[in-house]
Amino acid sequence: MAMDISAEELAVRLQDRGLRLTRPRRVILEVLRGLDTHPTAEELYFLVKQRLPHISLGTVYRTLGILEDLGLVQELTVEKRGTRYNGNPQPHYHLACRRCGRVVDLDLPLLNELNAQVAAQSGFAEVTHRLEFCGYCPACQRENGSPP
Amino acid sequence: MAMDISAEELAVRLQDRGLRLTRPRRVILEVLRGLDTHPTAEELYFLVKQRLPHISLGTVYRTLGILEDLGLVQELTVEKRGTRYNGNPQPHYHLACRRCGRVVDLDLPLLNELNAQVAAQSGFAEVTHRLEFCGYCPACQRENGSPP
DNA sequence: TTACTTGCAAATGATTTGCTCTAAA
DNA sequence: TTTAGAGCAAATCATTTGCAAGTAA
Repeated sequence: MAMDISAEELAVRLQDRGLRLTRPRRVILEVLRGLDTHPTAEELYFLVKQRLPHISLGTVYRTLGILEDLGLVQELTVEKRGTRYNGNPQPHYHLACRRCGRVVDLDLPLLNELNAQVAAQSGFAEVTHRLEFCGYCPACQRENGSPP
Repeated sequence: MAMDISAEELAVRLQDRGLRLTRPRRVILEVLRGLDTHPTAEELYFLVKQRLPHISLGTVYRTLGILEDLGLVQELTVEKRGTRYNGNPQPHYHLACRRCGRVVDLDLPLLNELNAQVAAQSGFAEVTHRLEFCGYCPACQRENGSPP
């Protein structure tokens, strides 16, 4: 199943860098992969805590940093509202609600040809991009006025 | 000249909201408009300080927040490296260096048709987007290894 | 056994806020 | 004058880091 593949992937990629597969690392990735939301480090911390009651927030931050380096999770910076983490490793774009901060994944073709275009016109190398949409989600369009 | 237009714009827009046109507000906008870089609040603070030695960092932050509300400057969040401010009020995309953090404006057609497409498929309203590129700038491609 | 990791707490860095005095209108 | 705004410093918030104890390999 998907979860096993993740754990295997994780073990291999950690070993490649001389890092160990520990319980917190495995559980953090599993929990994040099991979500279709995009939690902050703190939100994820509380979720993981249900399985590992002694986990610390520092470990969550450290682990997320490693998982990002390994390409297993993506960070996304939803304007001002802090960093959120995405367990979906396929590249895709996001749509965030300006009012409540909720983030959803979008199904949109990737604009990868732009990277080469930008590299050519700027002289920058290894160009990638991030495309983020924001608007007001259906719920917030109704509840306009009341707090998030 | 352009600077006068900005000051006029500023006065009008502030008055519309019952806000006053003060020396710090005028100077902060002038300095930012006069740059083709994208300074952090602190960098801008030091620049403004050359003209207004008693200015405080808090005032710079407060003023930038107001100018953003007024649509006179844009905030941009270059992943992790903090918020930068852009005095160029025309919508455009950015390219940042992963290593030194430098940001340049790009001359690329706007992808505004995507907003409607995303709104239609998601039910979100007033959809806008932000497209940011990153890569390694020419200088950092050479100096690879040494600190930024 | 031998590092790498963790949990904890303290440190950091960016941004915000409270308060008193100053200065637009 | 009157009241919004500035300057200053303390507070806040997210994230990082140092260190002693725990645990993969």
